[in-house]
Amino acid sequence: MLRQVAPTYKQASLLDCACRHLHRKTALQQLNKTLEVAIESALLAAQENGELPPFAIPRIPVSPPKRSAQGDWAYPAMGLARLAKKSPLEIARLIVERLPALNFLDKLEVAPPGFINCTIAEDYLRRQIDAIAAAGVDYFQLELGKGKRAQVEFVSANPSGPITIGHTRNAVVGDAMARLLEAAGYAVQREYYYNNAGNQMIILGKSLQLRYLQQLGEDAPLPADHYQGEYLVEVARDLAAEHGQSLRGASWQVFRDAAEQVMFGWIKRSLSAINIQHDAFYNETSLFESEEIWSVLEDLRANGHIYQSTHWEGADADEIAETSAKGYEPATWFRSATFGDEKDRVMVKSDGVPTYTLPDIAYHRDKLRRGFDVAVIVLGTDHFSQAQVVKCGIRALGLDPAPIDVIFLQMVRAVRWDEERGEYEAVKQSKRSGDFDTLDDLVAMTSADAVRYHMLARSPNSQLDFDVDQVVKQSNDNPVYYIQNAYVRCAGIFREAAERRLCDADADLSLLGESELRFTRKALEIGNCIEQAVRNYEPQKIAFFAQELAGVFHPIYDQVRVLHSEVPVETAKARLRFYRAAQAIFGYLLDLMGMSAPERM
RNA sequence: GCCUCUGUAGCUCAGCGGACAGAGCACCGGUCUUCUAAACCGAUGGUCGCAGGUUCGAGUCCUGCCAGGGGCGCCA
Repeated sequence: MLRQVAPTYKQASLLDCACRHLHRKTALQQLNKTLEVAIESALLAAQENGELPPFAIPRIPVSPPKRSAQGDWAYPAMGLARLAKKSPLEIARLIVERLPALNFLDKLEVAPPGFINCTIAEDYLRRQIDAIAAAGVDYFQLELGKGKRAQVEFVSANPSGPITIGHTRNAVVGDAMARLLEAAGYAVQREYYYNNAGNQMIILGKSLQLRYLQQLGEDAPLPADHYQGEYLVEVARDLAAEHGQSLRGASWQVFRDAAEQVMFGWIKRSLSAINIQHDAFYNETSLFESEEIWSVLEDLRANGHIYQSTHWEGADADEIAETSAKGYEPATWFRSATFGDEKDRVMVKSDGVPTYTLPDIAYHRDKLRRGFDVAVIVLGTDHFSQAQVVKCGIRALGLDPAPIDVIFLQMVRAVRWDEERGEYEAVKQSKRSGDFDTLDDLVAMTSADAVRYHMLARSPNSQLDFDVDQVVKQSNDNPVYYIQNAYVRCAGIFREAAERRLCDADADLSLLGESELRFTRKALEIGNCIEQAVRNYEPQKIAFFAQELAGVFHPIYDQVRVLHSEVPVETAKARLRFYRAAQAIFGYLLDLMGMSAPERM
């Protein structure tokens, strides 16, 4: 009976697993997981012995207690009381008795109402300082996504103008997500998808054409629905300078293609200024050229999800009246409501031109066919409905959309303090009205590092007011510099140490104090932080973590001196080894956020 | 109307169902003859929007309200 619930081979495999973790030397260990596995096997052993009744053991994570005096992790045995029909304290004691030996643990304490408080062995921490100092960033490599392929599709702005502040947040979050996936062991592709087949690009081409004609002195007024931005005047001026009058009779397609080319040059340059590069650019037009969109439509039709009508099948009398008032001929509809959408959607308009949804579905089918284990898409919440429709389309094609996950970003605005009105005022960012802040503007006013940090350090589903003036004005109290300064301070120590010919070659780490070990404890949480960021799509976690770790570092730097007349040489060597590890850690964190790690500030 | 996000210190925000709810800024008081003070130390500051519910235990999960933002095209 007992064996059915707790077969011994399971216990053995759990212990094997724990041992494998213990024997890894240079890769980042997630000690909490090893501990959880060990606790589970202790419970199984207690069940085996009849000290506990058989029951399926729930996964209860260990977590760091709020008070550090209570140890590094706490396991609340209260959660087992009902299942085990014993008091939490009693269960906790049983676990501690049966727990396999773990080399990273120092002491275990049972505390009411039923916590097991676990403390890391100081020796273990010292060994990690050595390992980090020796291995550098390799120490932190996780194997969560080993052998798996991930794609992050982000920015994906249509090439109709410069990168705006909204795209910037998308870019920063997407790139950080890609870096975190890489840190977790995935092979990552960064992709940029853009719609260049639709109406917006036609209008862009025509807008540029008119601006060009204006350059030639013609009276060519820009209709209200055209792109009003000054930037097209610049492009037109360049065209006129390069081609003179020769494009006077050229078609709007020529101008559209020219505009696309110029805009992409700008976009890539702007992104690369904040350390972002895509591996692949995928455009909507290619789906027309390959006839993929028609193949998708036929497959949907074959599955019985397509029909011709002037209105959708579930429309009520009001909706029918509304559509008939527009006088449409029949269009081609996708029965998306069958798959949970609130209404059916048009795939091919009555004029025979596909909506953007059809290529969008074709694009995602192609993405799935490319076989990624994870395909993350970063989108603004204004695409929420659209993403649902695409998922309906994927299911209607008989495919599983599971690998696709979307990070939805809430709105970001650039704001400035309005002195006269005494309140914040949004800087407008509509491309067609021509009044907006661009990524280039943001970088020029602050810095690439400041833009990256501030865009990252907020939950994707929170709105973000990017206070332009404050990021500049308060730069001295900025988390950006606070974190970078931790790295800079380490670099300063090594510059000076080299000068004085001090080296940490035969450092004795037993000379390190409590605060250096406290820093190391905190630093070892990086693995959990990355895992959580990857699993839950919360790239902002790494930004908060970096700031917290810098907050542990700076007081230590203040107290724990290396190159001071009163510090004995042996102690100085040990501390130097510690700062070597600390520098590697901050270098790694800054790189995860795509920020620079300056040697001086 | 439907969908969605947000509400925690004066401000900006952290907070994995666990023990006395945290940080930065602002304000107040200290610290540079020692690796750059973009730093450090100390003090003040809370009906976790409201009301129920689940639980041994809720800022955290569920329901309903209240307040604010965003989205709901044969546009892309």
